[in-house]
Amino acid sequence: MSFSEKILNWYVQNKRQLPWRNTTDPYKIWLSEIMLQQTRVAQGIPYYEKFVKKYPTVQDMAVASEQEILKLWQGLGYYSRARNMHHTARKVTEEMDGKFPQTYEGLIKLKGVGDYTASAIASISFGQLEPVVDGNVYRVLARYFGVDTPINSGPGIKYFKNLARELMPDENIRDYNQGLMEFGAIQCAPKKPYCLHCPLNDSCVALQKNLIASLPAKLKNNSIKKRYFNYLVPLDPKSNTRLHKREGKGIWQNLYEFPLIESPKELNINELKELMPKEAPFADLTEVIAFNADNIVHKLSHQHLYTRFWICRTSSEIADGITPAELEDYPVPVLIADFIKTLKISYF
DNA sequence: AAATCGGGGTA
DNA sequence: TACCCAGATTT
Repeated sequence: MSFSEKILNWYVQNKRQLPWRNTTDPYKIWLSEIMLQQTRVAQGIPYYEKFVKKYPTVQDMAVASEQEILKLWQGLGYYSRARNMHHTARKVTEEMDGKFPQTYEGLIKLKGVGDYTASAIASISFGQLEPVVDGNVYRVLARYFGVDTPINSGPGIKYFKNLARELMPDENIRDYNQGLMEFGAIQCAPKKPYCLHCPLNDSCVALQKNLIASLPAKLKNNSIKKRYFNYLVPLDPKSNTRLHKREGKGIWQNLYEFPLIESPKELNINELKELMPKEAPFADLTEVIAFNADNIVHKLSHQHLYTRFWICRTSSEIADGITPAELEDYPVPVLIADFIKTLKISYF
């Protein structure tokens, strides 16, 4: 039995029932693929359900505001995905008659759609013979064929894509591609794969050479930067406050947060007061107190955010302030959402 | 080619 | 703690 036949047989026996498995609607396949980029299926499912319900078609997504999209995306991370997705929804609706391109070449031109996603939509939605190579596929192929070329190197990316193309069957590409990824996720798992009853265990190079734990090979970059965030949380007599939109480059673009002072090191209250703006809403402070005694460490992939929230009470009303209820309307990072939750329990 | 972009699950 | 997740984009 060929490699692809074994994968297809395994898939028939082991496939999960997932919400995007019973459609070939390119909008829904596209939506699911964008959401699942660097994201576990289990984490993506509730978001997929929310989005399909609120935006049943690409036109529905196109007419929504970016802020609305980001709010629904809140907590899923990698927010550029949401911004690019929204941009593409408008592009498809306004310039492509609401129809997604039906080929890899057309799909990959869309913002937020790279090699993997273009291949996935082309094959799963349109049945085009294109191989998908995601993290799961890298792992399965590296182990089964005993390839130690780093999967995140230029040569590795090219090698595994070519290998995947040679292996794919000339029919059932929809099930084969999804089956190969599913096989990697469930059977050939990163840690403790189930080699004992694996349909490929009679011919897996990594298993024979005891290389399961060391494959796939990956070049790693270990630079984690520390940053110190001081959030100033203005609170007027009505418990109104203020949020700012994060602009420019960097994390959390177009999400909202409290006024922020970033410093090269941790600040005590006196150092903080020196740096605080004197204009509204901080013109007439009655009290500044640290909400959290110890830093909250919010960990992202490449940076750790040492964060303190400072409650800044003012005697006069904040102009254009945000009420506690209105705080819920803004897309915010999880760090801010968690703080707001605690603030509401202890202050409002 | 290397860095950046989130948040959560798993051992 | 370290690694990984149905990767893409920017530098």
